[in-house]
This record gives sequence, structure tokens and C-alpha cells, in this order.
Amino acid sequence: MTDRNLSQLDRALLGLRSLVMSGAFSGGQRLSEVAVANQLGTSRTPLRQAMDRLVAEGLLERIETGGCRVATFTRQDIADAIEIRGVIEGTAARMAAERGVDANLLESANAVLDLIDIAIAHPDGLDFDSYVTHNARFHQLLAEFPRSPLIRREIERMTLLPLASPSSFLSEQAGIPDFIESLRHAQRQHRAIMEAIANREGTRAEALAREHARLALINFNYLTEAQPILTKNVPGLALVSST
Amino acid sequence: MTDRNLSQLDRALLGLRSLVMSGAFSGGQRLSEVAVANQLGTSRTPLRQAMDRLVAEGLLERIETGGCRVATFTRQDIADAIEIRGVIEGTAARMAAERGVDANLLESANAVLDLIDIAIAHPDGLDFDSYVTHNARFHQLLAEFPRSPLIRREIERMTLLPLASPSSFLSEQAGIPDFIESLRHAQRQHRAIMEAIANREGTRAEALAREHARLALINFNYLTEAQPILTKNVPGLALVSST
DNA sequence: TAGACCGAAAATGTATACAATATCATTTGG
DNA sequence: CCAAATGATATTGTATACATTTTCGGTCTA
Repeated sequence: MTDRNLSQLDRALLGLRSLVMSGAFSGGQRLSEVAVANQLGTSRTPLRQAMDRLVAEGLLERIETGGCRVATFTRQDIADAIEIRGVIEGTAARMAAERGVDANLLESANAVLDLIDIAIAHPDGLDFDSYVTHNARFHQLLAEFPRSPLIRREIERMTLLPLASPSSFLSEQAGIPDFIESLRHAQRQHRAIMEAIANREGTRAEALAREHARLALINFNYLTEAQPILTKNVPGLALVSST
Repeated sequence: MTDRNLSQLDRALLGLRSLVMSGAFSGGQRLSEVAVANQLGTSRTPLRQAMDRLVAEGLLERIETGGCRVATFTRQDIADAIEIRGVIEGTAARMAAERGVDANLLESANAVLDLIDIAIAHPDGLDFDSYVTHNARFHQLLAEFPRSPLIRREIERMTLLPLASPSSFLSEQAGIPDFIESLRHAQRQHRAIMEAIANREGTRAEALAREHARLALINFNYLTEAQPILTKNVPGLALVSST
């Protein structure tokens, strides 16, 4: 039992998020509090708390007459979410360049980038899980560069939305052409962002971070346009409406 | 009784927000659920819901050992909040310019700007309340220009934080020098943003909206540096820590 | 047959009782 | 005299009972 330490709220949050992401609730229907609570093994109280949080995150939406349902997103919504993440990460990068970054943080970030290099360049082939882990970690560190709780919060918020997180729509099974090369391209952008920050080039750092976020949009477009059959493998895509 | 229609949750939200903003809870102390619930005339359940929402908004923060307290913000936090709002509003303005805006929305926004002109130019003097109302309305309409629920949400989020809203730190009683002139300056910026959007100049619209947000920072700096005594009149400043 | 009305059932919203935990003053040992 | 342990008290976290509203199927009428 790995969850003996978790509070009921935490358990409800994890379980509900996982159910929503896996597409367990068919579209538009209000999800029943008692049913879900029983399924997750908690009472309604912590489950309702968890629902409130997911509503705040944007994963669920309230129904006027009560309760809530799974939110669906249009293709334009996804594109917007990715663009907004780029804008906010760009702001973080610019702030970091303008204010300077703590040496330890910089060192940690560079170490993570080295780990990404290893994941990509491994002779036995791509270590995809390692890439995703360290990529997420790098973006997390970037959010801490400006030492601003508010910018950190905003980035965390956007990243919680599975549609906008840096690793969304990355799937090694989807047959994206030149997949490894696209990861190397992303890694070159990581290095360029770090360089701009180190050189105190705020405008450049902001532009690079914005451009970097657009990679997610490219992957999303490929997954939904060229390979619609494989999208079941990508968590989050169940939330995307067809329009 | 204007609140006979409100749900208990709405009542708790309104009351709690008002208590927090008025500085009723002294710094750092955990606010007692039973005490506040009794004061507001609701039970703990809707009050806890309201607390959760204010935590999500950033007005309250959780305590590790349970419960929550009023969040305080440093001067740097305020500056960051205003900058982030500028960045997001700038993104909305750019999106609006790139995508084009519904004619009715444009017309509504221009009508609101005309009302601001009247509030400023009135021969009997400034109609401050009208200015604040219509200014908030203009920014709200701007957030709707891109027809993007996500960008609208983000702006709404930042605006809910009283530290970053477009009318924060505007106070006619604070003796800001050339106060009316500063409002006219802001209004000229409003018009310029609208013009850039109409001309489909995305980059310019973004830059103008960012610059416009900086007016709030100027006012904040004046209120806290030059006129610390008068800051009691400005809601939200009670949340600002002295450091 | 279509549509509105009505009532039973079930859902959400709210209050409260109970359990687990944190807090704080007191005591006790060094 | 100070510090750690301890237990009473109070607070939050959780479950559940109750109230109110919504939902939905059936029935009646035009």
C-alpha cells in the first residue's frame, strides 16, 4: 500500500484525475458524486473538494443546475493553451535574464540538460521515460529562475492542465517522423534559452522560450491530423472535442 | 435582504473575501473555521469551500499543519503580478489583432471608451466611480476579444487577485500628482490599443497593452513610497507585507 | 400523438456529528 | 532553571444525516 500516508483528499484527487484523464466519464454527462466516491473509496466530502480543485484547474466544469462534468476542449483551445504557456514561460525566461539567476539553480538546470542529452544519445536507443522526466524537471526549474512565487504559480497552473504541459502530445508510439531529431531540436532550444539567460539577454530568452513551446503544438497537430487512430495512447486527448 | 437568493457558498465567498480584503485577520494567524463560519452565519462546509477557492485565487494560503491564513505579498510580488497581467492582456490584444474581433464586441468596447471620456472630461470634475466601473468593463471586453475561453480565464484569474486588477491602486484620495492627467494618459493608451487591433497590428497591440499595465505599477509605487499614510484607503494594500 | 403537468426518485447543497491531529500549558526529570 | 515529555483542549479532516433542488418517467388533456 503506497497510499497509507495519503489523506482522503489526496486519494480523491489522484483517483479522480486519473479517471478523468483516462476518459472514464463519457462526454457531457454529469458525474455522480456518490458513484465516484464509492468507486474511489472515500466519502463525498473529500471528493467534492477534489472536484472543486479540478474545476479550478479547468479539467472539470460546473453545471448550472449543480454538479460538474468533464470539460472538453476544441483544437483552438489546445493551441491557445500551448501559446499561453509559451508566453508565461517566456516571461519567466526574460525575468530570469533581467534579474539574474542563483548559481545553484543554474547548475541544477544544466545538470538536468546533461541528463536529457544522455537520454537522447543513448546507443541502445532513446530512453523516452527518462526524457519526459528530465524535460518536465527542466521546465520546473526554469519556472523557479525568477524567484517569483506568482510566475511560478502561473506556470504550475498551466502545466497542471494536461493539454499544455511541456510533455503533452509527446508519444514515441505515434510514429512521429524524425521523432528523435525533434527531441534533439528541443534540446538545442533548451541550451539556447539557458545561454540567453546567462548572457542577460531578456528579449532573446523570452522569444526562444515562446518558440520552444510551439513544438508541443506541432506534435499535437500531427497526432490529431495525421495519426488520429493512435491518439488513444496519449493521455489528455480524450478531453479534446472533435470540432 | 439582497442576499435571500444567494446560496450559502456565495454568501461565504462574499463575506470571507470582504473580511480578508478589509484586513480583519491579522497577519500570519490561522483563521478559525468555526469562528469565521459563525461570524458569516453559515456552517463550516460552505465556508471551507469558500476558503478553498480563495486559496486557489491566491488570497489565502494553506498551512502545512492544516487550515489556512491570509497570504501576504511583497512589493516584488505586486510588481510581478502587474507585469504578468500586462503580459497576458498583451497576448489577448495580439490574438485579437491576429484573429480579428467581432464587430459587435469592438463597438461595445468603443462605446465604453466613450463613457470613460465622459467620466474624465465632465465639467463638474472627475466622476471617479464611473471611471473605475467603465475601465474594468473595458478590460473585461478586451479579454473577450480573442474568443478564447482559456485566455479569458487567465485574465479573469489575474484580475480576481486584487493586487493586479486594472483598477488596483487607483485612488482619488491619495493625492497622486496630476491624477486626472494620468487617467487621460491611460485612456489614450486604451484608444491606441483599439487602433492597433483594428489595424491588425498584433505586435504593436501586445506592446501597448503591456505598457498600459505598467501604469498600475507607477500608482502602486507612489502609494507605498510617497504616501504610506493614505494606503489604508486602498483595499488590497493590507495584504502587502512591508518587506 | 404531442405537449404539459405532476410526483416519485435521486441527485446535489448544507449542517452536524465524529475521528484524527495539532496546539499549548503544565509537569517532570536532568 | 531549562528542556523534553505529557495530557487536556481546541482545531481541522472526514463521514453521514438531513434539506432542497433537479431529474425523469408516467399520466392526463387538448
